[in-house]
Amino acid sequence: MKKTDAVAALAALAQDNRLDVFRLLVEAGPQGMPAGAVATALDLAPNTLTFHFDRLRTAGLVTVRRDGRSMIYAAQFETMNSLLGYLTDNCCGGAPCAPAVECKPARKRTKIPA
Amino acid sequence: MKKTDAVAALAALAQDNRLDVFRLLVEAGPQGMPAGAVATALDLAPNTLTFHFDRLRTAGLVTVRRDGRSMIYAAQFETMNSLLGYLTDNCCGGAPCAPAVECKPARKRTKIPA
DNA sequence: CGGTCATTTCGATATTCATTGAAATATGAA
DNA sequence: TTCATATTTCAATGAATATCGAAATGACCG
Repeated sequence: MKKTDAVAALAALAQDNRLDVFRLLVEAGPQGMPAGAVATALDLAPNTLTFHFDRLRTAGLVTVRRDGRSMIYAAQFETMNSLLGYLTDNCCGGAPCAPAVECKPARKRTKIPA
Repeated sequence: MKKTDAVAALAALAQDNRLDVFRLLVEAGPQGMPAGAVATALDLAPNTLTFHFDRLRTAGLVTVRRDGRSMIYAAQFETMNSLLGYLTDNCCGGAPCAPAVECKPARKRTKIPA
């Protein structure tokens, strides 16, 4: 992971509502959940939520796919794992530290269809 | 870790220079390094660096101790680990994911003396 | 004490960011 | 086509942020 990407991901997560959104999606797992459900769960205005989704998506932390009139957002676990790895990179000069986390959902689904 | 703390830590890391500073300190390990050395290594103005150190310190990501006229900054690994844990918390509903990283430096030194 | 080094504080500035309200787009149903 | 639902776009506003220059503090040395 490049520094630019790490900063983008961190900035995307460094905001109350967005952190809530992301953690909700992490909890929801790879099948994700519709924007409206997130809006309801977190009590956010739909346009505000779109703004935050955009930032998360630009940072590569979530993906979208359309299902009817709903937009289904899902966490992108690979990016999250890369970020965690980046932060602990070469910890303590490389000597005595346990390395990277991994959150690896069992069933995978990386679709971005119409 | 509380949400407030997580946001603070993420915000502290979500900036080019600060991310560099933090990773430099992570690499330096628990004994830390003087502010001046960081300034030299990253080519930052000393006042700018103070600003960034302050944000990292407020977020609990670094500690300071004085050594003569130098200020020695060191990464606070516990906070980093808590943050990593917070991000992966209850991943995928708790089911099939490998849990939290840990960066545990061998020799510990949590001093904040005069 | 006077001088110097290391770091911090202060004030100003330009930029970025989150939120809101109103209007637009897209899908699906009658 | 007309209506309703789901989400996005746009423009405006107030708040927070990073950086800079100049000056101040604190610590050590003669």
